[in-house]
Amino acid sequence: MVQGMRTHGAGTVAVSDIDTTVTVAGWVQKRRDHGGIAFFDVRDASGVVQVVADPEEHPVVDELKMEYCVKVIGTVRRRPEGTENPELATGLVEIGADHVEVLAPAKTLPFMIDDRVEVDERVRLQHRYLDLRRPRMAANLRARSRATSAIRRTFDELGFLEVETPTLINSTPEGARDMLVPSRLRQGEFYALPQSPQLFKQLLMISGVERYYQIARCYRDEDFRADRQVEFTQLDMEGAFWDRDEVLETVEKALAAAVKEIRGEDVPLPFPRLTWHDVMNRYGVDKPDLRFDMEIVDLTDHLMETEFGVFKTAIEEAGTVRGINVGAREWSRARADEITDVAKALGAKGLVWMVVEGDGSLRSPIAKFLSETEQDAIKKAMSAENGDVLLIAADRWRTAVEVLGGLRNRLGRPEGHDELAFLWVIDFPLFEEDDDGSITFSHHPFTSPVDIDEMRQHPESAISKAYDAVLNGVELGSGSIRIHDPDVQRQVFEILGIDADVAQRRFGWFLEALDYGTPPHGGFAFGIDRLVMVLQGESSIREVIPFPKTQTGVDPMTGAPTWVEEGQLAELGVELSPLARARREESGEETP
RNA sequence: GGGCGCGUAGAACAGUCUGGAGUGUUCGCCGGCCUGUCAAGCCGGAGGUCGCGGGUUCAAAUCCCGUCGUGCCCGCCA
Repeated sequence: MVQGMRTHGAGTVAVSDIDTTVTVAGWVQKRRDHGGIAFFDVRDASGVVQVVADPEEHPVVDELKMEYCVKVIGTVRRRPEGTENPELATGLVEIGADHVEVLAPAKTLPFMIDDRVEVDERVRLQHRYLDLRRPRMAANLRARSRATSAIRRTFDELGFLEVETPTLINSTPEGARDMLVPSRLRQGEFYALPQSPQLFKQLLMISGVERYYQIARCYRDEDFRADRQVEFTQLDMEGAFWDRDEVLETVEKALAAAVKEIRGEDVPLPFPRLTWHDVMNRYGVDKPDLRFDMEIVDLTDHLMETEFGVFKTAIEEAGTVRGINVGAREWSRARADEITDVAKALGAKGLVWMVVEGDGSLRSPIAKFLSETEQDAIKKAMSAENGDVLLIAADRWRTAVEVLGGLRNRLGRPEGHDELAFLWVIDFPLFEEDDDGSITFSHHPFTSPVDIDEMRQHPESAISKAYDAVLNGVELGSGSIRIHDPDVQRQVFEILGIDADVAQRRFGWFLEALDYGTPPHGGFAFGIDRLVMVLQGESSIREVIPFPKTQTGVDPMTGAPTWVEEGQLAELGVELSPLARARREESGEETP
């Protein structure tokens, strides 16, 4: 650390400095004035140290308030016996002040710089520069920086080239909504901000780069969530002449390096690999949280002969009956109704619940419709013990597992992120069906199928070479082996119903590039924000983004987005709609 | 676009269900006291458009409607 006007970082003053004169500078965390003696804590980026002063000798101490920026010259000494503070890294020593100088006073704070105080997030964001002084936020910033540097180091050591790709590109309306930027020089035309460097990194493979990575800002203009902002940061990578396993192993190294750097833990490698079908069957989501079991059990085989109408119908309609054992827990009629409502919100028509009673019998509104044999089979299949609550859904396969997967997450998920459970989900379907029955890609349209003939004959069940990385139930990112054969690429567009003209217009430039000796290639991208969020035990990426936006896309500090002058709009060839003009007038902004 | 929650002093809250004077707590702020504290302590004080608008009522922080802000979620997010 370059100290500048200081000799020491506040948090680095140590027993070895006793009897030496030091200069520290930072912020007054707290003043404790006892009349004849006063203490104040000086905090800088390195930590905190206590300063002791006689207020008569140093009347300036009387002025010090929270978050004043100060410089202190003084002598380091051992704290008197019994007054050491084990909570503080510098708690064995203190600085006896020789000189105290206010570098800059601070107004009364909008909130206290203290991790123990929960402050409304809007107020925090309005004064983010103060919020970032809080130890937790400062730690998050540091962790993020260390994670990215560990990741960079990993890729550098593996011989990857860091290449920057443009952020003003053309819009491709598939997938997420693009963030658009109007062109002044070509009025009426728009750039888009990249949703990812996808096609550029593939072009870099065609360019002979072979090993590429980038820490890239990406933009998707969709609604916000705790784990989604319009702009976010991804580690983006791609390699030529390799297959899936090389990609996964490389990404694992980078993720493990970030974990090691932030938490000092060794992540066992390789990560478990589960197929998409497997995770859907067992956990009902494509990003399962493997920190807990509560697996979905298939009960269909045990109920083939059942007389219970709901189960019978589901099975007859080629559906399935599945259940989860959520363990022993409080179960009341009200609780059952609540959970049933959750299940319905997840798409279920209903939910069957059963509680295992002390005598081994099943308490359930539908118990009387099930034979002894069926009840026993259910208990056995679900390893049900005394007091356990069993939840059962009967529906088409996808709905049944997704409902139970949603309930599993809601009922079983541990708080915090003390333990880490990484996994790979592999063998995703190549396509999926939209609500309107049309077929769409499940990853992106440049993903390679595992088998081209299979893709042509049974597109609905074709497997792709796409894979996701999941950590504690959070989707960190995804990747795939790409299509490097222009014919295959054209066939995929065809299956997707994008006709040749359209494909040519949108992606012609890319399809042409594929025609010049494209090496087999594939890669991955994972969200730095989400990774650091989990590693820091946060539940929102806003806690690891220095200046995030609220759910409505607003930065409460700068006020962005804002109205711009009519002249700026005119230069861009942009006019506000009547609705937008009305909003602008309502906001009190002048409209010429 | 939709569902649910929240909005009371600079901050965090209680009060709202069951209407009755802006009633209270902690922190911060201001003044005073205090020589070993570290979420210091003690005494005193200031500080309020109960988000905003409308309605019901003799009376609204409280009930109703609308609206804005904010959070979580659904849709959306290849």
